[in-house]
Amino acid sequence: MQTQAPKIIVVMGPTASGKSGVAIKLAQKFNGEIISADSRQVYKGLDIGSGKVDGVWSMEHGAFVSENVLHHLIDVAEPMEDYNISHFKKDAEKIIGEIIGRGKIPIICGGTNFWIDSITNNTIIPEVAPDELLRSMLRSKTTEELFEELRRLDPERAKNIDAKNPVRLIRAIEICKALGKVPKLSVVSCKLSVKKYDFLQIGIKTEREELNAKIQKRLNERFDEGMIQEVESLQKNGVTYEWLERIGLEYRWISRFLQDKVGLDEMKKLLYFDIIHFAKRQMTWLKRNKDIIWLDKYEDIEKEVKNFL
RNA sequence: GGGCGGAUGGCAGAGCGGUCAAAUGCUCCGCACUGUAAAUGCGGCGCCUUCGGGCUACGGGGGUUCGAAUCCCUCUCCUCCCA
Repeated sequence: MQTQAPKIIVVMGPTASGKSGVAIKLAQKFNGEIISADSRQVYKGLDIGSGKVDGVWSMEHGAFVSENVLHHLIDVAEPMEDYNISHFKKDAEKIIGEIIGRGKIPIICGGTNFWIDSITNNTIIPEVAPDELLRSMLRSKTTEELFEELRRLDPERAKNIDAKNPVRLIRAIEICKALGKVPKLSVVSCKLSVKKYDFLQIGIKTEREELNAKIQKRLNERFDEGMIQEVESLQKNGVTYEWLERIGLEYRWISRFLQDKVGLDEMKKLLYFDIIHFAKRQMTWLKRNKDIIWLDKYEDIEKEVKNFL
């Protein structure tokens, strides 16, 4: 008699597709807890702009509580702090274990698909922490020089890397300096090895036009809720414009506006375009994942989950 | 009514006799993704193509020229200025 692998529900989809709402309903219905997979919602103070659900952080549960549902991995880092996929993977796996231990269903929900995949594919992340000193040294080199250097260090990795992408090249070199070469992504074949978890991957299907309209609507609401003030106060409390610029989208564009680099209307327009492009990039990523079941109606999603459990 | 300046690809906007199917930016379409991933990067964007090219194009019409988005005439529309 084989014991069944614990079941995990994953809710994916582009920004503004309504993931959070679906995840909350599923959690309520099936006794679940949500693990947020959102690289911006991990930061305290990034609330309106990152689209956090309304709720409060509860000491008692050690998690964020919204509509009586526990949300993990929200507000777990200070702005400017380094919280990346490696932290996420470790934290999420620990929390998954805890949720299962409580006899509840883990529901992973978020827009950071790179992070989600690290759980569902059990990606091996090289144990090499960012080396800011090395990075800043490498940044002064041209992309060609970086590529040459990587080719010297690890010809294998150089074969498939995007030779024009400095961020990727620098990271690859960083790994080489620490480990000698970049380890292969995944070695173990899933079919033969015992699967640790059983995933149901749900994608929220949304037509492009409908999604764009939702994005616009949500953006207006966020401005009404005081998103500009949010960024202003973050900055006043010591969060640098440089960091906010890197965080992207609303934080990037509002920072530019606050620095008078762009007018209000222009900023709103360009931000809207950027969000749309972001949604498209998310879809490009999601399209490759053949395990995703794409549904648009909540009732269908609920049915699918019921079946799965 | 008179005068000035304009009219360029989906938009903005360069070009001002050949090297222009036309810079640049945006939109739009597509793609990648090994510790920044809301980040970062790449490709396409008049039509057809056997990938050599071919065709139609810079408001309409006419002209000058070997050659015109670029010069001239004229028509239409627009900005501004004078009445």
